[in-house]
Order: sequence, then C-alpha cells, then structure tokens
Amino acid sequence: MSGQRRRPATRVLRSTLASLSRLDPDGLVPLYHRIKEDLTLQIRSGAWRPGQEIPSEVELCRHYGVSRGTLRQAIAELVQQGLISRHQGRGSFVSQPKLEGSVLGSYRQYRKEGAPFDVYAQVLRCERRPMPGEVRRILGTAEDEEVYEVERIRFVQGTPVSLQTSFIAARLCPGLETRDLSGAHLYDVLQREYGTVFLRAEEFVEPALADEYVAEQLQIAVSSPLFLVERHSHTFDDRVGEFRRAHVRGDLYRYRIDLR
Amino acid sequence: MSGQRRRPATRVLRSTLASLSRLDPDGLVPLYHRIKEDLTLQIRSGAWRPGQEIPSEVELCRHYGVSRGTLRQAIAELVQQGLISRHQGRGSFVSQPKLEGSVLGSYRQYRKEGAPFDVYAQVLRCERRPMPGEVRRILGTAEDEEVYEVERIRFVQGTPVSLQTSFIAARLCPGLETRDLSGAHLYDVLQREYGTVFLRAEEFVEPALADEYVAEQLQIAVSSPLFLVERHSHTFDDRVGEFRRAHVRGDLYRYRIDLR
DNA sequence: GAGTGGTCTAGACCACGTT
DNA sequence: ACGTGGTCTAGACCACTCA
Repeated sequence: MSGQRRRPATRVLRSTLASLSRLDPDGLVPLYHRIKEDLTLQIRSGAWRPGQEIPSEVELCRHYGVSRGTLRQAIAELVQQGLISRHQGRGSFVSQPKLEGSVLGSYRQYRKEGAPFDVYAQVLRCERRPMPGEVRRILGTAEDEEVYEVERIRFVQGTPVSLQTSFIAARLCPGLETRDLSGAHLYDVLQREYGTVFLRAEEFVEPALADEYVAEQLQIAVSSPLFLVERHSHTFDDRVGEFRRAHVRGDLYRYRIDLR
Repeated sequence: MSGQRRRPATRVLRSTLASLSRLDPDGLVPLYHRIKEDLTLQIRSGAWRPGQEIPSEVELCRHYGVSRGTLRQAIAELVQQGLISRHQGRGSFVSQPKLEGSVLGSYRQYRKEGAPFDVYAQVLRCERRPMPGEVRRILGTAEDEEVYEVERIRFVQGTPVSLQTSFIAARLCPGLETRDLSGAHLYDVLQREYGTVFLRAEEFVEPALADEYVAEQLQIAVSSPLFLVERHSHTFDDRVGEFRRAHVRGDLYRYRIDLR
C-alpha cells in the first residue's frame, strides 16, 4: 500500500505534537514562533528522525488551527536553520545533518568536479575506557561513565590528510570496537548501528605544528603547519556526545569564509 | 524640517527603481524575486548607501504594484542576507557592512564582556606603486593601474596580534598616504574619506609558521604557529577593490565554526 | 487526478517609535 | 496621532511529483 509510507508521520503528529493553547495560552509570543518551537522539539526529541517526512502544511494548519501563511512562516525559519527541507510536489522532511561534509570549506587540490572521492580511514585504536577528566568536562556526563576512544587516519585518494581522535560516550555506541570504522564518516556508523544522530557541532580551529608522531602518521615533515580542529558534536537532547580533536594537513586544505 | 530626513530615499526610489514590467515582462521569475534583485541593485550600485533609510513597505508596494506579503518576502530575504535591517516603528535601512568585525570567530583571551577594546594600528608602510602581477590577477584591473600598498601591525590592548599587508586599487583612495591609518579599521578610513564601501569579502585561511620578519614584528618566536588569512574585498560593483594578506597570531586567536 | 509546496492577494489588527 | 514594521487570516491559482 502506498499510504503506509506517508501515514506514519501523521500518527506521530497526533500523538506528540502539543496543542497551541497548551504551549503558551496566549502570552506575547507570536503564533508562528510557538509553532516553530514545537516542531523543533519534535526533531530534537527524536520523535521525528532525519529523513522522515513530516505532516503536510494543510495537516499542520488543521492541527494548530492557524492559517497557511502563519504555518509557512514557522516552517520557513526551520528551513533556514537547516532543520527541515521542502520539495515542491513531494513534501517536507527532517534534514539529514551532514557534519562531516562541511569540515573544511574547500580543498586546495583533490578537487575534481563530479568525481567521487576515494575516501577511507585507517583505524589505529578503538578502545573502551574510563573518561579522562578533560573529556568529562566537555561531555558533561556522570563521573563513572565510560567512553570509546577512536583514533583514525583519514585518507583521500591514498593520501593521509588528517589524524583524528574521537571520544564518544559509551552509552551511545556499546560494542563499537566490533564495528567496521574504516568508512569515510564515523557518523554514518553511529547512525546506522545505533540510531545515534548528531544534529549540530561547534568547531574550534587554530594553527599548530606537526610533532614527531603526527608528522609520521600524516607522512609530512616535523613542524609542518597544521590545522588543529576541536569539535563538540551534539545529539538530539543537545548534550555533547562526541569530543573530537583532529590534526589536518595545512598544505592540502584551507578554510573559505564568506563575510558580509 | 523632519521631512527632509525621510524624503531623499523616496526621491531616489522614484528616479532609479525599475518598474517590474521592465525587469522581466512576466517570464517565469517570481515577483518577489525580481523585486529582490532590483532592491539589491540599488544597494550594489551605490544609489542607496549604508545607513540610509529605504522607502517604507507601503511605498514600495505602491511602486511595484504588489501586495504587502509579496514585498515583505523580498525584503525578508535581503534581511536574511544582511543587506537590510528593519526596525519596528522606525523603518528599514541599508545595513552597515562590518567586515572587520567578523575576521575571527572568537578571541581566546582579551575577551572582556562589555569593556571596549583598546585597538589601534601601527603603520609600517603606505606607498603608491604599480600593481604586482599577482595582485593584478586578483583585482582584475587595467595593466597600468596603480595600487596602494599598506602594511600595518594591529595591536589589541598593547599586544601585537596581526601583521597585515593590503593592496587597494589607487582609484578608490587617491592620496591615501596623507591620511591617518592608525585607527582600528582601514575600511572606516576608506568610507569616511572616499565614500568607498566594501559590501562583502571572501577569506581564505591556512596555517603557517612565523618567519624571522613576522616573528619580530609580532614579538613571538620564529616558527610559532600562525593563521595566514587572505582576503578579497568587493566594492559596490562586485569588483575586488582590496587584496589583503594577514598573519594572525595563533596563540591569541581561534576560529569558531558552527555546523549543522 | 490528487496531493504537495510555491506564489500572490487584500484585507485586518497590533506593537513600536516619533512627533 | 501617525507612520513604521510585525503578525495573521482566508482565500486563490500555479508548478511539481507521484500513483
């Protein structure tokens, strides 16, 4: 049946969406804003998963009891924020966050339009261990909680481009050491194997020099210029689920930033 | 008279705004999009200057012969792009671009909430000269055109934080060598003295090491990690009017990037 | 053909800032 | 009091996708 692919979203809607009167029984907050908050909650809470279709505009209008213009204003801002994508004639969907894709603004070389990259990772380490104090401050979890520490070298077309160490809360990925982590993106494994999805991340970038270990792994000279990139990735509930530190070759990558 | 402050915008409107029928005599381009393009043109062409008030929504509706909803959709996207800012009860204004402000995402130190920074620049060089070939490729101007080359050290609270060399097309700032360039932002001088405004810029960032010269100027050790930041700043007509190369101390700054 | 999102209209009332 | 932008409605027609 064709209905089966569309109805689920509707059922989710009925059961978990708040009614507007309950959201803020006519305070000063604009309608469209309250709706936006409620829709955001559906996504952040995990009730609506990435890729899933959300109810149509008309359905949502009926549910909230607002006009289409108001509803579209709410949706528009979510689209703007990248949480939702719309397709004329098809429907609206929760966006698939692609954190990996936007790590670095542009490649200096290795840029072949249209040609799919040959990208993979060599796993140096993957072990479950108690959480280092430094990491605990960032992940902000219980004292006795454990993490997986994963160290990988990323290769693009045979060339090592970055050396990354990730700390991932063990509750998000029990048994990670038994999984194949040589794919391009750790996030793919976490989503496929555990349903763990990261919605957003903060990245902090600074320049650094290659020490002996990093230089050897990345096959560059000691003291070569590198990007040191630290990343905090947030799960549904906005907690930090992964802390990552990466050394990225400065001779191969550069950031592009557009200012207005 | 109070009218004098508001009318000019209207007069500009009448004289330079295109009529919709002339923009694209009903092709497939949505109305709001054509309006957006036309408004953008007013700003890019310099007819509407930064800070200036633009005609009210009702006036623009009358001019274009569209409903308020449609017009607001056009304006909304310009606000989103940062070209226009709106203020309830006051009006809508062409944004003041502040390229300097967003150079680096965040400070590692020197961050004192609310306290105004003590920021100034020491001018090492400011001379008019023929354009180097490398720069001509970027500025894309006539072969015999000249540039000003300005080299400055930026200080924040007495500490040197970056060493910058700017190449600015001489047509944009004749007599620049006689001006005081010790203020925080070159862009302020160019706007105040010549009415030259940069609307947007691209920045390319890579990690680098301090050579002897840079190390001495920035009072750091040779081979300290630096950001090397190249910037192309675009004027009204979207031509590149300034090419800048800056070395920024990596121990004081880092970029913050938000990913979704 | 039925359902989706995309565009557009013509009204209304409100919140805010200026005069 | 007046003019600005902010919110909201109830309709209409269109472009696109999919069955």
